[in-house]
Amino acid sequence: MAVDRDQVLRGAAALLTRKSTATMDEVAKAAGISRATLHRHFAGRDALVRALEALGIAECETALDAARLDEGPAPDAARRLVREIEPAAGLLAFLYTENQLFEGEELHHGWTRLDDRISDLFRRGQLSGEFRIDLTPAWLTEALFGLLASGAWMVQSGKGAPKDFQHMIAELLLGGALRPGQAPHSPAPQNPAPQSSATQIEES
Amino acid sequence: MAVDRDQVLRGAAALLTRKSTATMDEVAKAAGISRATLHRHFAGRDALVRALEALGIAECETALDAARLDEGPAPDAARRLVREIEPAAGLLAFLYTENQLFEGEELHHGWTRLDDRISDLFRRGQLSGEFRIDLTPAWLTEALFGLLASGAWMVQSGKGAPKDFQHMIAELLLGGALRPGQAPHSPAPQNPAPQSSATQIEES
DNA sequence: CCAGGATGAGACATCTGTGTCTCATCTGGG
DNA sequence: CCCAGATGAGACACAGATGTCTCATCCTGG
Repeated sequence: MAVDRDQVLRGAAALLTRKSTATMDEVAKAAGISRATLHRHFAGRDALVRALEALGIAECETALDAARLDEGPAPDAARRLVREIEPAAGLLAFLYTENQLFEGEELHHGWTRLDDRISDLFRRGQLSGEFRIDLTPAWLTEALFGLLASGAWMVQSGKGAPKDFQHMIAELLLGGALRPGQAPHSPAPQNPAPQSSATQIEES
Repeated sequence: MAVDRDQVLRGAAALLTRKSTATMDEVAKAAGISRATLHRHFAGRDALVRALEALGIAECETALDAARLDEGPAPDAARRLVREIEPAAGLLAFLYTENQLFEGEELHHGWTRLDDRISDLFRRGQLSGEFRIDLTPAWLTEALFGLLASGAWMVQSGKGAPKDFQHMIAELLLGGALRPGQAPHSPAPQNPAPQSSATQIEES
Protein backbone atom coordinates (compact mmCIF):
# COMPACT_ATOMS: atom_id res chain seq x y z
CA MET A 1 0.00 0.00 0.00
CA ALA A 2 2.86 2.22 -0.71
CA VAL A 3 2.90 4.92 1.90
CA ASP A 4 1.80 8.28 0.62
CA ARG A 5 5.06 10.16 0.58
CA ASP A 6 3.38 13.51 0.64
CA GLN A 7 1.25 12.46 3.56
CA VAL A 8 4.36 11.45 5.46
CA LEU A 9 5.98 14.79 4.74
CA ARG A 10 3.00 16.68 6.07
CA GLY A 11 2.96 14.60 9.20
CA ALA A 12 6.65 15.23 9.68
CA ALA A 13 6.18 18.92 9.07
CA ALA A 14 3.38 19.12 11.59
CA LEU A 15 5.65 17.68 14.26
CA LEU A 16 8.95 19.30 13.36
CA THR A 17 7.18 22.62 13.20
CA ARG A 18 6.47 22.29 16.88
CA LYS A 19 9.57 20.40 17.96
CA SER A 20 12.44 21.03 15.60
CA THR A 21 14.65 18.51 17.40
CA ALA A 22 12.23 15.64 17.09
CA THR A 23 13.78 12.23 16.59
CA MET A 24 13.40 10.16 13.45
CA ASP A 25 11.44 7.79 15.64
CA GLU A 26 9.09 10.53 16.76
CA VAL A 27 8.70 11.74 13.22
CA ALA A 28 7.84 8.23 12.10
CA LYS A 29 5.22 7.88 14.82
CA ALA A 30 3.82 11.29 13.98
CA ALA A 31 3.52 10.25 10.37
CA GLY A 32 1.88 7.00 11.42
CA ILE A 33 4.54 4.73 9.97
CA SER A 34 7.47 2.78 11.32
CA ARG A 35 10.99 4.14 11.52
CA ALA A 36 12.08 1.49 9.03
CA THR A 37 9.60 2.66 6.46
CA LEU A 38 10.52 6.25 7.10
CA HIS A 39 14.11 5.33 6.31
CA ARG A 40 13.02 3.56 3.17
CA HIS A 41 11.55 6.81 1.91
CA PHE A 42 14.15 9.22 3.19
CA ALA A 43 17.76 8.15 3.44
CA GLY A 44 18.21 10.02 6.70
CA ARG A 45 17.26 12.99 8.74
CA ASP A 46 19.11 15.24 6.38
CA ALA A 47 17.26 13.92 3.37
CA LEU A 48 14.01 14.40 5.25
CA VAL A 49 14.78 18.00 6.00
CA ARG A 50 15.73 18.55 2.38
CA ALA A 51 12.44 17.09 1.30
CA LEU A 52 10.62 19.35 3.73
CA GLU A 53 12.60 22.23 2.35
CA ALA A 54 11.47 21.33 -1.13
CA LEU A 55 7.90 21.05 0.08
CA GLY A 56 8.07 24.40 1.81
CA ILE A 57 9.57 26.04 -1.21
CA ALA A 58 6.96 24.50 -3.46
CA GLU A 59 4.14 25.68 -1.24
CA CYS A 60 5.65 29.12 -1.16
CA GLU A 61 5.97 29.25 -4.89
CA THR A 62 2.35 28.24 -5.17
CA ALA A 63 1.39 30.91 -2.68
CA LEU A 64 3.37 33.52 -4.56
CA ASP A 65 1.69 32.54 -7.77
CA ALA A 66 -1.73 32.68 -6.19
CA ALA A 67 -0.97 36.07 -4.70
CA ARG A 68 -0.23 37.53 -8.13
CA LEU A 69 2.48 39.74 -6.68
CA ASP A 70 2.87 41.82 -9.79
CA GLU A 71 -0.75 42.84 -10.07
CA GLY A 72 -2.44 45.82 -8.54
CA PRO A 73 -1.20 48.00 -5.72
CA ALA A 74 1.85 46.57 -3.99
CA PRO A 75 0.31 46.76 -0.50
CA ASP A 76 -2.66 44.72 -1.68
CA ALA A 77 -0.32 42.22 -3.22
CA ALA A 78 1.53 41.97 0.07
CA ARG A 79 -1.73 41.28 1.88
CA ARG A 80 -2.60 38.60 -0.63
CA LEU A 81 0.83 37.14 -0.09
CA VAL A 82 0.34 36.89 3.65
CA ARG A 83 -3.05 35.33 3.11
CA GLU A 84 -1.85 32.73 0.66
CA ILE A 85 1.27 31.87 2.59
CA GLU A 86 -0.43 31.39 5.93
CA PRO A 87 -0.95 27.63 5.56
CA ALA A 88 2.78 27.23 5.08
CA ALA A 89 3.75 29.54 7.93
CA GLY A 90 4.46 26.78 10.43
CA LEU A 91 6.65 24.90 8.01
CA LEU A 92 8.39 28.12 7.07
CA ALA A 93 9.07 28.95 10.70
CA PHE A 94 10.79 25.59 11.03
CA LEU A 95 12.82 25.96 7.86
CA TYR A 96 13.65 29.59 8.51
CA THR A 97 15.28 28.86 11.84
CA GLU A 98 16.70 25.57 10.60
CA ASN A 99 18.51 27.48 7.90
CA GLN A 100 20.35 29.45 10.54
CA LEU A 101 22.28 26.25 11.19
CA PHE A 102 23.62 25.61 7.74
CA GLU A 103 26.74 27.64 8.27
CA GLY A 104 28.90 27.24 5.26
CA GLU A 105 26.61 25.03 3.24
CA GLU A 106 25.04 26.68 0.31
CA LEU A 107 21.38 27.03 0.95
CA HIS A 108 18.84 25.63 -1.43
CA HIS A 109 18.81 27.83 -4.49
CA GLY A 110 15.03 27.75 -4.29
CA TRP A 111 15.21 30.07 -1.32
CA THR A 112 17.05 32.72 -3.25
CA ARG A 113 14.38 32.47 -5.90
CA LEU A 114 11.66 33.07 -3.35
CA ASP A 115 13.65 35.87 -1.80
CA ASP A 116 14.02 37.46 -5.17
CA ARG A 117 10.36 37.24 -6.02
CA ILE A 118 9.31 38.78 -2.73
CA SER A 119 12.04 41.37 -2.87
CA ASP A 120 10.77 42.30 -6.30
CA LEU A 121 7.37 43.00 -4.84
CA PHE A 122 8.80 45.37 -2.28
CA ARG A 123 11.00 46.97 -4.88
CA ARG A 124 8.02 47.47 -7.12
CA GLY A 125 6.19 49.12 -4.26
CA GLN A 126 9.10 51.42 -3.67
CA LEU A 127 9.33 52.43 -7.30
CA SER A 128 5.63 53.16 -7.38
CA GLY A 129 5.98 55.29 -4.28
CA GLU A 130 3.79 53.07 -2.15
CA PHE A 131 6.58 51.73 0.05
CA ARG A 132 9.21 53.73 1.85
CA ILE A 133 12.65 53.57 0.38
CA ASP A 134 14.77 53.70 3.51
CA LEU A 135 14.14 50.02 4.19
CA THR A 136 15.75 47.70 1.69
CA PRO A 137 13.66 45.10 -0.12
CA ALA A 138 16.01 42.48 1.33
CA TRP A 139 15.22 43.59 4.85
CA LEU A 140 11.50 43.77 4.20
CA THR A 141 11.65 40.23 2.87
CA GLU A 142 13.63 39.01 5.85
CA ALA A 143 11.28 40.81 8.20
CA LEU A 144 8.29 39.18 6.53
CA PHE A 145 9.72 35.74 7.22
CA GLY A 146 10.55 36.74 10.77
CA LEU A 147 7.04 37.98 11.37
CA LEU A 148 5.55 34.87 9.81
CA ALA A 149 7.59 32.75 12.20
CA SER A 150 6.66 34.89 15.19
CA GLY A 151 3.03 34.75 14.20
CA ALA A 152 3.08 31.00 13.71
CA TRP A 153 4.69 30.45 17.11
CA MET A 154 2.30 32.83 18.76
CA VAL A 155 -0.67 30.96 17.38
CA GLN A 156 0.84 27.58 18.24
CA SER A 157 1.52 28.61 21.80
CA GLY A 158 -2.01 29.80 22.12
CA LYS A 159 -0.96 33.35 22.85
CA GLY A 160 -2.75 34.55 19.74
CA ALA A 161 -5.85 33.58 17.81
CA PRO A 162 -5.44 31.93 14.43
CA LYS A 163 -8.06 34.24 12.97
CA ASP A 164 -5.85 37.23 13.71
CA PHE A 165 -2.82 35.78 11.99
CA GLN A 166 -3.13 37.52 8.66
CA HIS A 167 -4.17 40.83 10.12
CA MET A 168 -1.38 40.85 12.69
CA ILE A 169 1.32 40.23 10.17
CA ALA A 170 0.11 42.21 7.21
CA GLU A 171 -0.82 45.24 9.25
CA LEU A 172 2.39 45.36 11.23
CA LEU A 173 4.51 44.75 8.18
CA LEU A 174 2.77 47.40 6.15
CA GLY A 175 1.64 49.97 8.65
CA GLY A 176 3.80 49.41 11.70
CA ALA A 177 2.79 50.15 15.23
CA LEU A 178 2.23 53.86 14.85
CA ARG A 179 -1.22 55.21 14.35
CA PRO A 180 -1.78 56.48 10.88
CA GLY A 181 -1.15 60.20 10.91
CA GLN A 182 1.38 59.98 13.67
CA ALA A 183 4.46 61.81 12.50
CA PRO A 184 7.65 59.81 12.79
CA HIS A 185 10.09 61.32 15.24
CA SER A 186 13.59 60.37 14.26
CA PRO A 187 12.69 59.52 10.75
CA ALA A 188 15.06 58.62 8.01
CA PRO A 189 15.21 61.16 5.26
CA GLN A 190 12.43 60.34 2.88
CA ASN A 191 12.44 61.85 -0.54
CA PRO A 192 9.85 64.45 -1.25
CA ALA A 193 8.22 61.55 -2.90
CA PRO A 194 8.18 60.98 -6.61
CA GLN A 195 4.59 60.24 -5.90
CA SER A 196 2.38 57.98 -7.80
CA SER A 197 -0.81 56.11 -7.42
CA ALA A 198 -2.44 57.24 -4.27
CA THR A 199 -2.59 60.35 -2.24
CA GLN A 200 0.14 61.05 0.16
CA ILE A 201 0.07 63.82 2.62
CA GLU A 202 3.77 64.18 3.20
CA GLU A 203 5.05 64.11 6.65
CA SER A 204 6.81 66.19 9.28
CA MET B 1 42.93 32.12 38.22
CA ALA B 2 39.42 30.98 38.64
CA VAL B 3 37.89 31.24 35.22
CA ASP B 4 35.72 34.29 34.80
CA ARG B 5 32.31 32.71 34.65
CA ASP B 6 30.82 35.70 32.94
CA GLN B 7 33.59 35.67 30.38
CA VAL B 8 32.87 32.03 29.64
CA LEU B 9 29.20 32.76 29.20
CA ARG B 10 29.89 35.51 26.73
CA GLY B 11 32.20 33.27 24.79
CA ALA B 12 29.55 30.57 24.73
CA ALA B 13 26.91 33.05 23.69
CA ALA B 14 29.06 34.34 20.86
CA LEU B 15 29.35 30.84 19.46
CA LEU B 16 25.89 29.48 20.17
CA THR B 17 24.43 32.59 18.65
CA ARG B 18 25.95 31.59 15.35
CA LYS B 19 25.74 27.83 15.70
CA SER B 20 22.97 26.84 18.05
CA THR B 21 23.92 23.16 17.82
CA ALA B 22 27.50 23.66 18.87
CA THR B 23 29.02 20.91 20.97
CA MET B 24 30.09 21.34 24.57
CA ASP B 25 33.59 20.82 23.26
CA GLU B 26 33.22 23.60 20.74
CA VAL B 27 31.73 25.87 23.34
CA ALA B 28 34.67 25.19 25.63
CA LYS B 29 37.15 26.01 22.89
CA ALA B 30 35.24 29.14 22.00
CA ALA B 31 35.38 30.21 25.62
CA GLY B 32 39.06 29.44 25.72
CA ILE B 33 38.84 26.77 28.41
CA SER B 34 38.86 22.99 28.50
CA ARG B 35 35.76 20.91 28.38
CA ALA B 36 36.50 19.66 31.88
CA THR B 37 36.52 23.16 33.27
CA LEU B 38 33.39 24.01 31.38
CA HIS B 39 31.72 21.07 33.07
CA ARG B 40 33.01 22.23 36.45
CA HIS B 41 31.15 25.48 36.00
CA PHE B 42 28.02 24.21 34.29
CA ALA B 43 26.66 20.79 35.10
CA GLY B 44 25.69 20.15 31.51
CA ARG B 45 24.48 21.63 28.33
CA ASP B 46 21.13 22.28 29.87
CA ALA B 47 22.61 24.18 32.78
CA LEU B 48 24.67 26.20 30.31
CA VAL B 49 21.62 27.18 28.33
CA ARG B 50 19.84 28.13 31.52
CA ALA B 51 22.75 30.32 32.49
CA LEU B 52 22.69 31.92 29.07
CA GLU B 53 19.01 32.45 29.51
CA ALA B 54 19.64 34.20 32.79
CA LEU B 55 22.34 36.30 31.15
CA GLY B 56 20.09 37.24 28.29
CA ILE B 57 17.29 38.15 30.63
CA ALA B 58 19.63 40.21 32.76
CA GLU B 59 20.94 42.08 29.75
CA CYS B 60 17.42 42.70 28.59
CA GLU B 61 16.38 44.01 31.96
CA THR B 62 19.36 46.33 31.91
CA ALA B 63 18.46 47.46 28.42
CA LEU B 64 14.86 48.07 29.45
CA ASP B 65 16.02 50.12 32.41
CA ALA B 66 18.38 52.15 30.27
CA ALA B 67 15.65 52.74 27.73
CA ARG B 68 13.39 54.32 30.36
CA LEU B 69 10.32 52.86 28.71
CA ASP B 70 7.90 54.89 30.76
CA GLU B 71 9.35 58.26 29.90
CA GLY B 72 8.45 60.50 27.00
CA PRO B 73 6.58 59.55 23.85
CA ALA B 74 6.12 55.83 23.46
CA PRO B 75 7.62 55.71 19.97
CA ASP B 76 10.78 57.36 21.25
CA ALA B 77 10.89 54.88 24.10
CA ALA B 78 10.58 52.05 21.60
CA ARG B 79 13.49 53.44 19.62
CA ARG B 80 15.57 53.69 22.76
CA LEU B 81 14.63 50.12 23.53
CA VAL B 82 15.86 48.88 20.17
CA ARG B 83 19.07 50.85 20.62
CA GLU B 84 19.78 49.54 24.09
CA ILE B 85 18.85 45.98 23.30
CA GLU B 86 20.95 45.70 20.16
CA PRO B 87 24.03 44.28 21.90
CA ALA B 88 21.90 41.44 23.21
CA ALA B 89 20.14 40.79 19.91
CA GLY B 90 22.29 37.83 18.92
CA LEU B 91 21.83 36.15 22.24
CA LEU B 92 18.13 36.87 22.13
CA ALA B 93 17.82 35.36 18.69
CA PHE B 94 19.37 32.18 20.04
CA LEU B 95 17.19 32.07 23.13
CA TYR B 96 14.06 33.06 21.26
CA THR B 97 14.27 30.12 18.89
CA GLU B 98 15.64 27.83 21.58
CA ASN B 99 12.53 28.52 23.61
CA GLN B 100 10.42 27.05 20.87
CA LEU B 101 11.80 23.69 21.99
CA PHE B 102 10.80 23.72 25.61
CA GLU B 103 7.44 22.22 24.96
CA GLY B 104 5.79 21.54 28.22
CA GLU B 105 8.47 22.94 30.46
CA GLU B 106 7.56 26.15 32.10
CA LEU B 107 9.68 28.86 30.61
CA HIS B 108 11.82 31.01 32.82
CA HIS B 109 9.54 33.39 34.62
CA GLY B 110 12.00 36.14 33.76
CA TRP B 111 10.70 36.04 30.21
CA THR B 112 7.18 36.79 31.24
CA ARG B 113 8.50 39.74 33.22
CA LEU B 114 10.27 41.08 30.15
CA ASP B 115 7.22 40.44 28.05
CA ASP B 116 5.12 42.34 30.52
CA ARG B 117 7.41 45.33 30.66
CA ILE B 118 7.56 45.61 26.89
CA SER B 119 3.87 44.97 26.51
CA ASP B 120 3.29 47.78 28.96
CA LEU B 121 5.18 50.13 26.72
CA PHE B 122 3.01 49.28 23.77
CA ARG B 123 -0.10 49.48 25.88
CA ARG B 124 0.95 52.89 27.11
CA GLY B 125 1.43 54.01 23.54
CA GLN B 126 -2.02 52.76 22.66
CA LEU B 127 -3.65 54.58 25.53
CA SER B 128 -1.87 57.78 24.61
CA GLY B 129 -3.08 57.40 21.05
CA GLU B 130 0.38 57.05 19.60
CA PHE B 131 0.07 53.38 18.71
CA ARG B 132 -2.74 51.74 16.81
CA ILE B 133 -5.07 49.66 18.85
CA ASP B 134 -5.87 46.89 16.43
CA LEU B 135 -2.59 45.13 17.17
CA THR B 136 -2.33 43.68 20.64
CA PRO B 137 0.57 44.61 22.89
CA ALA B 138 1.38 40.91 23.11
CA TRP B 139 1.73 40.68 19.35
CA LEU B 140 3.79 43.84 19.12
CA THR B 141 6.11 42.40 21.75
CA GLU B 142 6.37 39.09 19.94
CA ALA B 143 6.96 40.88 16.68
CA LEU B 144 9.72 42.94 18.23
CA PHE B 145 11.56 39.79 19.27
CA GLY B 146 11.00 38.28 15.85
CA LEU B 147 12.37 41.34 14.12
CA LEU B 148 15.34 41.46 16.46
CA ALA B 149 16.14 37.88 15.56
CA SER B 150 15.69 38.51 11.85
CA GLY B 151 17.87 41.58 12.07
CA ALA B 152 20.57 39.77 14.01
CA TRP B 153 20.64 36.92 11.50
CA MET B 154 20.68 39.32 8.60
CA VAL B 155 23.68 41.13 10.00
CA GLN B 156 25.44 37.88 10.87
CA SER B 157 24.94 36.50 7.41
CA GLY B 158 26.35 39.68 5.95
CA LYS B 159 23.14 40.46 4.10
CA GLY B 160 22.72 43.64 6.07
CA ALA B 161 25.03 46.25 7.56
CA PRO B 162 25.36 46.42 11.34
CA LYS B 163 24.97 50.16 11.24
CA ASP B 164 21.49 49.77 9.81
CA PHE B 165 20.34 47.39 12.52
CA GLN B 166 18.55 49.86 14.75
CA HIS B 167 17.00 51.78 11.91
CA MET B 168 15.74 48.67 10.15
CA ILE B 169 14.02 47.31 13.18
CA ALA B 170 12.70 50.44 14.81
CA GLU B 171 11.39 51.91 11.59
CA LEU B 172 9.69 48.76 10.41
CA LEU B 173 8.22 48.06 13.80
CA LEU B 174 6.90 51.56 14.22
CA GLY B 175 6.18 52.77 10.73
CA GLY B 176 5.84 49.64 8.64
CA ALA B 177 6.63 49.37 4.99
CA LEU B 178 4.12 51.89 3.75
CA ARG B 179 5.22 55.39 3.00
CA PRO B 180 3.98 57.90 5.49
CA GLY B 181 0.79 59.32 4.16
CA GLN B 182 -0.12 56.24 2.22
CA ALA B 183 -3.66 55.40 3.12
CA PRO B 184 -4.08 51.87 4.34
CA HIS B 185 -6.33 49.83 2.09
CA SER B 186 -7.99 47.13 4.08
CA PRO B 187 -7.31 48.73 7.38
CA ALA B 188 -8.90 48.25 10.70
CA PRO B 189 -11.00 51.17 11.75
CA GLN B 190 -8.67 53.73 13.17
CA ASN B 191 -9.47 57.12 14.59
CA PRO B 192 -8.72 60.16 12.51
CA ALA B 193 -5.54 60.55 14.52
CA PRO B 194 -5.05 63.79 16.33
CA GLN B 195 -1.62 65.24 15.99
CA SER B 196 1.85 64.37 16.99
CA SER B 197 4.38 63.90 19.69
CA ALA B 198 2.89 65.25 22.83
CA THR B 199 0.16 63.95 25.00
CA GLN B 200 -3.13 62.83 23.66
CA ILE B 201 -5.30 60.64 25.63
CA GLU B 202 -8.57 60.30 23.89
CA GLU B 203 -9.15 57.48 21.56
CA SER B 204 -12.50 56.21 20.90
C1' DC C 1 59.19 28.46 49.62
C1' DC C 2 55.27 25.55 50.11
C1' DA C 3 50.54 23.88 50.17
C1' DG C 4 45.99 24.18 48.34
C1' DG C 5 43.05 25.21 44.65
C1' DA C 6 42.09 25.39 39.87
C1' DT C 7 43.01 24.04 35.22
C1' DG C 8 44.24 21.17 30.99
C1' DA C 9 44.56 16.87 28.87
C1' DG C 10 42.82 12.77 28.17
C1' DA C 11 40.84 8.16 29.37
C1' DC C 12 36.35 5.88 30.00
C1' DA C 13 31.68 4.40 30.38
C1' DT C 14 27.27 5.63 28.96
C1' DC C 15 23.54 7.30 26.25
C1' DT C 16 21.03 8.62 22.46
C1' DG C 17 20.08 8.77 17.80
C1' DT C 18 21.15 6.83 13.42
C1' DG C 19 21.54 3.70 9.62
C1' DT C 20 21.24 -1.15 8.20
C1' DC C 21 19.42 -5.58 8.07
C1' DT C 22 16.45 -9.57 8.95
C1' DC C 23 12.17 -11.72 9.28
C1' DA C 24 7.32 -12.23 9.93
C1' DT C 25 3.08 -10.26 8.35
C1' DC C 26 -0.15 -8.04 5.55
C1' DT C 27 -2.29 -6.59 1.24
C1' DG C 28 -3.47 -6.12 -3.42
C1' DG C 29 -3.24 -7.63 -8.06
C1' DG C 30 -2.96 -11.32 -11.39
C1' DC D 1 -5.84 -18.61 -4.63
C1' DC D 2 -1.07 -17.33 -4.68
C1' DC D 3 2.86 -14.43 -5.12
C1' DA D 4 5.40 -10.12 -5.16
C1' DG D 5 6.00 -6.00 -2.94
C1' DA D 6 5.62 -3.16 0.98
C1' DT D 7 5.36 -2.60 5.90
C1' DG D 8 6.10 -3.23 11.05
C1' DA D 9 8.87 -4.80 14.69
C1' DG D 10 13.02 -5.33 16.46
C1' DA D 11 18.03 -6.60 16.65
C1' DC D 12 22.65 -4.64 15.89
C1' DA D 13 26.64 -1.99 15.21
C1' DC D 14 28.23 2.58 14.95
C1' DA D 15 29.10 7.49 15.65
C1' DG D 16 28.87 11.52 18.28
C1' DA D 17 28.11 13.79 22.55
C1' DT D 18 27.97 13.79 27.33
C1' DG D 19 29.22 13.28 32.06
C1' DT D 20 32.75 11.59 35.26
C1' DC D 21 37.20 10.78 36.87
C1' DT D 22 42.25 10.74 37.23
C1' DC D 23 46.60 12.84 37.10
C1' DA D 24 50.08 16.14 35.99
C1' DT D 25 50.79 20.99 35.92
C1' DC D 26 50.38 25.66 37.02
C1' DC D 27 49.38 29.57 39.62
C1' DT D 28 48.63 32.20 43.84
C1' DG D 29 48.27 33.30 48.40
C1' DG D 30 50.19 32.60 52.92
